Amino acid sequence: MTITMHDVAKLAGVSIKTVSNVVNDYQYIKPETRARVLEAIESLGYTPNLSARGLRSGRTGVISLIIPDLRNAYFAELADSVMRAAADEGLAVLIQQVGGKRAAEIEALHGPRMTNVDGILYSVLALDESDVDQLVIDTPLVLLGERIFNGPTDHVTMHNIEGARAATEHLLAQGRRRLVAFGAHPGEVIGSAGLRLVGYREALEAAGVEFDESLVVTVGNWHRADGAEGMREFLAKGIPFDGVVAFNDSIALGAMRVMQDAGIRIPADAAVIGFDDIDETRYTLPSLSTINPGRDEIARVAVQYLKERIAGGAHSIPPREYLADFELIERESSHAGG
Amino acid sequence: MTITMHDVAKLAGVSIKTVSNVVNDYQYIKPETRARVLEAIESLGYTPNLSARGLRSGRTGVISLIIPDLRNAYFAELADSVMRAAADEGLAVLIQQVGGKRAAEIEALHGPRMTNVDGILYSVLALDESDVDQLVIDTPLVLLGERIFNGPTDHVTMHNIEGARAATEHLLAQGRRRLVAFGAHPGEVIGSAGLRLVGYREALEAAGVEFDESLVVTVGNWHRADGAEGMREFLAKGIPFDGVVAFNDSIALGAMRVMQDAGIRIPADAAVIGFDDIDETRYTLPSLSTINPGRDEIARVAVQYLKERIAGGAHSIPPREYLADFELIERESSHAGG
DNA sequence: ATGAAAGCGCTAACAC
DNA sequence: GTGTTAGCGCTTTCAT
Repeated sequence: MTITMHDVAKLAGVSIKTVSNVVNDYQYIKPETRARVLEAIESLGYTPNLSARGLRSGRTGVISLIIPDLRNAYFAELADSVMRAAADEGLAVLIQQVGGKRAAEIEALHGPRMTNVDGILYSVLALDESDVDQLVIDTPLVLLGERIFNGPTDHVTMHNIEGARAATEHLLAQGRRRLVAFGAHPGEVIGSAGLRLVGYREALEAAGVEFDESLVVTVGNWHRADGAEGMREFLAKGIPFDGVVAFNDSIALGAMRVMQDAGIRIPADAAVIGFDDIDETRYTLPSLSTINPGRDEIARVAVQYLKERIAGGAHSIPPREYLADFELIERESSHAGG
Repeated sequence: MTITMHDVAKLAGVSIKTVSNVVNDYQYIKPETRARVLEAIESLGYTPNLSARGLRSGRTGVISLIIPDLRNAYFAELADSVMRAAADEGLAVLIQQVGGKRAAEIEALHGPRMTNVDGILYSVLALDESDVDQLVIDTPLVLLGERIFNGPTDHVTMHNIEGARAATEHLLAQGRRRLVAFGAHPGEVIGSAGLRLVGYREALEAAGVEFDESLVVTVGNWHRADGAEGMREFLAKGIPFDGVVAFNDSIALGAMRVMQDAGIRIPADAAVIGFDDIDETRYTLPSLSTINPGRDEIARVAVQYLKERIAGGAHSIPPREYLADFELIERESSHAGG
């Protein structure tokens, strides 16, 4: 029924080992032997059985990408970047959605699926530093995002504080003084929300602008709908403001829509800047200024780190931290004098 | 090093087969035996090796989803729907991006990765009916989308013609008569673009409105940027129009942005309706009317079909066609009298 | 530069 | 109800 190395070996008149050598690009094979084997492979339409290879070698050529949710544009674009980087390294990607639920996030790390992948790229939302121990597993793991620093694994993310600071300074430079910090998570210290709030405060302080607690708006989830709702509630309070530093693009877009409905002109009455540089920010009305977090770089480095761990053993070298460069992208929503 | 069934069997004082029975929920096991085995599994932290299971049983519990590109919101949301449906059936999903390139689309079906998945959900763009033969493979395959009808496999998609017709009729009912068909692919007969153009023409005909070739705008790719460019070129021609039937939401949004820049009020000067009901259409300015293609239903049925094929053999029963219900969603961009 | 043999961890077939 | 045995297709080790 299925064609195995045996069949190829028989047809080519060599041993199964030689076929294996050819398939795995082993160096020292007589060119004519190799040619004969390749011909046999071709004519039989042989493809190696990856389960068998996985069982024998312990490598499947598959890595897992664990994320909250593909409907979130940030993660969809991250997944795209990761899959491209992985494809360049000959790795396939198995995506697991865990929906931002802590139990699911942790469970995904310990299920049987782990025996089927060579390594894990882990970008989740609900974890915190008390869960560090959960990250110590036999499968190589690279952590993405802001939940844990100095953990037991490699960690690749962006310069959050500096990015938020740059975004805030960008609005301050236009003379704006009442800037909403939009998307805060109360009590959070080292998640994206926590770090970005730090950057926001640093920028205010450096500019001599007093921090005003009433301008910090909590937005629990970071989908568009949550941004819309958060802004609706904030506007209802009637607190004056002239700019919004949103902690991601999706909530910025949701908020912009609500602001516009309320007759607020962007950027004339209030400038807006987001975070993530998702595709659609170029085409909204107005287009959205944002911080490009260096997603491609993050994906490339993370896959690279993971590959090294897979080759060398999960705990062969001490954990590394990598912070990708960010870039401020100025568009219409924060156009000076707009 | 790794813990196997043997270890569990030894600890529980049973044979390896009994462990296997417990792991696979075999019915006839003495409750106390099962309990003893489960305890041993727990205390050793045993997880089954999926590569071994895959090799032995021929099933991996993984299905492949082959799509053009996750950056396209439609496919990201489709992937999300598919992963949820698959998770409900205990299946993991390996996503392969093929970028809308025909060679890559075909190759993905014949590579070694196929030996590692139980089945394939296949939603691609460049294939056409001349490629039908490529779909005849041993791995169960369910086709999504509009490229091939009555092919050799199960096929799940939406009512394209009827959906486009409903969208067009919606604008005609407001008295609009100069409707742009936006996103056409010249020469295409049975792709999404071809079918939606048929629906558009049917609606015109039924309303007694003459078809005007100059209102059919070609947009090759269906990303936001392509919609923006297509509309820019169309506006340059100065052809009058009072409505746009866009063949997907992304190009509708790109086009809307360009129209607004040109001073066209939506919907007052021109109404716009899209296709796909991607999340962001609720939050744009104006919000975008659209056709909901029934993505969740498509995903659910497709996974169901695939499961049946996996259980029963790829070619056990004749190929099936399933067309999901669509729904017209009226939002601001086509608000009557707007 | 190539071959022979062992066995990765599991499930299927059959025995008891 | 549970145990025994064989072997899925491959890579690894060792030999030549």
